[in-house]
Amino acid sequence: MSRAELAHQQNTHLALAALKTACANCNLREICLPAGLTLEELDQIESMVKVRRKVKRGETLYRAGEEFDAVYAVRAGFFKSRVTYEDGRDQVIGFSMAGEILGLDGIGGGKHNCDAVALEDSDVCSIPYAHLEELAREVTGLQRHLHKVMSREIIRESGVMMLLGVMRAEERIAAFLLNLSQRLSARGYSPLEFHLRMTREEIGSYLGLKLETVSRAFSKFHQDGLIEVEQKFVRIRDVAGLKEVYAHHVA
Amino acid sequence: MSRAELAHQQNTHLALAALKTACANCNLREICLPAGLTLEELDQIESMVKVRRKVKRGETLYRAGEEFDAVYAVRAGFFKSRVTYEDGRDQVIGFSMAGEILGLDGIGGGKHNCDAVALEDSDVCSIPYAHLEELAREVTGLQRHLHKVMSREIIRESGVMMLLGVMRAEERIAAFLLNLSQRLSARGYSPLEFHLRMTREEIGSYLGLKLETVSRAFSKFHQDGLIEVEQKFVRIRDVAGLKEVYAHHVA
DNA sequence: AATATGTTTTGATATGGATCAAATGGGCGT
DNA sequence: ACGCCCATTTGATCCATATCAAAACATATT
Repeated sequence: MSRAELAHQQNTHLALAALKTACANCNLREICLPAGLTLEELDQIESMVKVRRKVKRGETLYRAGEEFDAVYAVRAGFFKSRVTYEDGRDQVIGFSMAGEILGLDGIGGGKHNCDAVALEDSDVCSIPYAHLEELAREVTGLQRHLHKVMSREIIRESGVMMLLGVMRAEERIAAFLLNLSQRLSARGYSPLEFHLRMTREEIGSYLGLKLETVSRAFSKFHQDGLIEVEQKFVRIRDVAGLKEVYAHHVA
Repeated sequence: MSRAELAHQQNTHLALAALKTACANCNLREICLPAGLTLEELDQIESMVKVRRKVKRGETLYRAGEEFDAVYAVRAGFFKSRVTYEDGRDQVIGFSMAGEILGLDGIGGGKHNCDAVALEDSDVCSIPYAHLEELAREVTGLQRHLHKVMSREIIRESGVMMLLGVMRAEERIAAFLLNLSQRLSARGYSPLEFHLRMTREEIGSYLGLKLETVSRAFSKFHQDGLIEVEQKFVRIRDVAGLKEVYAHHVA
């Protein structure tokens, strides 16, 4: 390597170190951004991600009713999204992990529609919507990606409607575990062993069940040799068996 | 009016007659399209709406798995969206009426994710997605509108998750009737008297209930003087009372 | 380390809505 | 107009999950 090349590499290295928040260097890029962007486009996108923000466990990233001006990419950590009713009843409507986008529901009405609560100390990139809108007009790949992300959220929710509308308790919980497993796997974590970030009650709220029902299902799955559970730790011992819990249903 | 003006008006009139499908002349414009478009922009949008299509009652506009290439604006009629599971169980995940957009869930994966079935003879405008994407880049108002429509669909679905996850049977049905009422009202129809386009079974499927439960709730509401029902015809007699069915819940 | 607080498990019992069943009523095709 | 099929209503019974309760356990606080 020539001295010039070496110097260049060192500069680049320094620049990258300074920019460690930047998209080009982010290991979540493949999940969070469209593939096939040019370096120049990546540059533009980086310039859009103005702020990184830390949210401590238990704190909210945003609350229902607050003015919407940005969507958020989860860089690290774990969130639940929670809707509260007029009468005080609430429901968890989703869990978000690294690489996923939060806050899309705010676009429609200009204000957030749910609370996003960190279930562990978390780290997000804040993406001002006005900027995102503008850039989506210039970078076709980004426009399409944004549409995809929104569309996938619509599909995700219709999947949850299915859970809630037609599945019985154990089916819902098996589906929930397999879904977590699959998402962790896509992020390079073990699909078979993981820590739940949420309580039984939060799982229950998401699945339209009471916490006792969740607990009993876990115990049942354990008895049947499908999983091991110890508090928040889960090991899946029999993926196929877990799938059968809901696929083998006799309609 | 001068002869020239008259001639011009007649030409315009002819053009409009020929173009009676066009957006500028569509009485659903306010629901379907963003407000404040210039005439020129409206022109561009009209050019995008290539095909109108009639769908007879019972027929599908699209089916899950089919290639996605367009979204649809319902011009007249009524649709249900239905997802079918591997094991044959299915669920209605939404009902769509005039002015509403169908098929947004297809953007994410390039293929449709549910079946759209006409519940009465219907009429839709087909909007090729490639064209929509392109035009959204040029017409800012359209881009924002598209985002809004998608975002509102996300919010709508999280409302249904709430129905399914936390409400009891009668609450779901009261909420369902009030939602229909409100949407019909926004379209200039009576909010207090309407014909249901779907069966009790389809309502039940949407609400995660059995048809018998829907029927019983209707009878109960009738007894309590909240509604009148006769087959598909519904008259709401006590809006406040219907709201209380779910708002008055003691948490 | 001790105490307080929140989470999870497990058991006993209650209940809302599902299921099964049967009768009635409408709408559609011939 | 007739007959058949499908949708709806209503009743009786059952069962999955909620509710109530209490103990075990984990985590945070002093």
